[in-house]
Amino acid sequence: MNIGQASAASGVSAKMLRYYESIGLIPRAGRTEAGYRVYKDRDVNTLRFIRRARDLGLPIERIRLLVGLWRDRERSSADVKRIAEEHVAELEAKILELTAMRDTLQELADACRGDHRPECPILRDLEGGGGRGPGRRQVDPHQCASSPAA
Amino acid sequence: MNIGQASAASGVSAKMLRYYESIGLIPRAGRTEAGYRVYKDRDVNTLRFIRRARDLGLPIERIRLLVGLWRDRERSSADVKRIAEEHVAELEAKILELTAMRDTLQELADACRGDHRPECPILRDLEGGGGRGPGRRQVDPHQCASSPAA
DNA sequence: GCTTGACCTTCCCACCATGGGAAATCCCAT
DNA sequence: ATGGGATTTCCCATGGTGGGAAGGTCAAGC
Repeated sequence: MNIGQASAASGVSAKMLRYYESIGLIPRAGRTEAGYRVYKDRDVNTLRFIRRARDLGLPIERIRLLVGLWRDRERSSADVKRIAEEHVAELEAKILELTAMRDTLQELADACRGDHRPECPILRDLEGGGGRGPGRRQVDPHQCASSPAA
Repeated sequence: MNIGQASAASGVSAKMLRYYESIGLIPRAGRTEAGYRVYKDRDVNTLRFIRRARDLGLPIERIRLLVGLWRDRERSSADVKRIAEEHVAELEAKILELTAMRDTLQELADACRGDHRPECPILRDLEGGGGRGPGRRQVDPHQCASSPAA
């Protein structure tokens, strides 16, 4: 199997196959006389494993550990579980961060009329911000056009 | 005000100040005879605006648009709102993506005993995966150590 | 005035994972 | 033999940030 076939069979792009090899995530593939990489079914299994792990958002370094454990018949599932849970915690943190951003921005957008006039709570908040959530900052509602000080 | 003071006053690192200038997000700062950048209060206002926008996860290019609108007294709030909503949609998409990853991985971790033995549903899933959610793949529970084909 | 330390300048490198593209070579089918 | 597709290596870009080197500048203390 050459790189194109291994790519199609594993769902990992040829570009990434070369990259993974270059960083040592996968061993150096065998070569034909002409220098073409040669893959075996076994390699494709590994690549599929890697691709699924990437689909779960796992960073390369963690995948490196998982592949090592996968190959290790003496592993303890506790090690695998720990890696998974670390990643769950990071995903969770990221989710909370993004959710907070989304909520704040959604509230601001909801408060914005979205018409032809310039008055805009979103800009007012970015300009003056400090607090959080609705009422993140008290602003005189009659204050006009929220533009930078000239 | 030199770059260090502007940085402290705005919450934007000196490094980023230079970067924002280099990409034209902020205009080229004035210079002293020795070449030191000089900032005014007005510049700090802009920088604070930018930092708050970054805190909401807005990418530079969108911030560029927002700063333009902020300065434009003829703007319509609809333009601002549209930009905000686009970003909310992107945040939402990312949140859903990460949440799906987290849920899948959490389920797998929950199913893993996490003991000294090698048997591990997480590795089994990565190895064999295909479906989604619990029972993403039917695997004989008596199957043993889920290791790569040798 | 001179030293010292804190600050500033520009420039390059690194991250992380991925894609794009160029130039050269190779394989296979016609 | 020729042409088109696949492959090779190498460099560049992304986005936003930090690190650090090499050198110039400023201000305070002596």
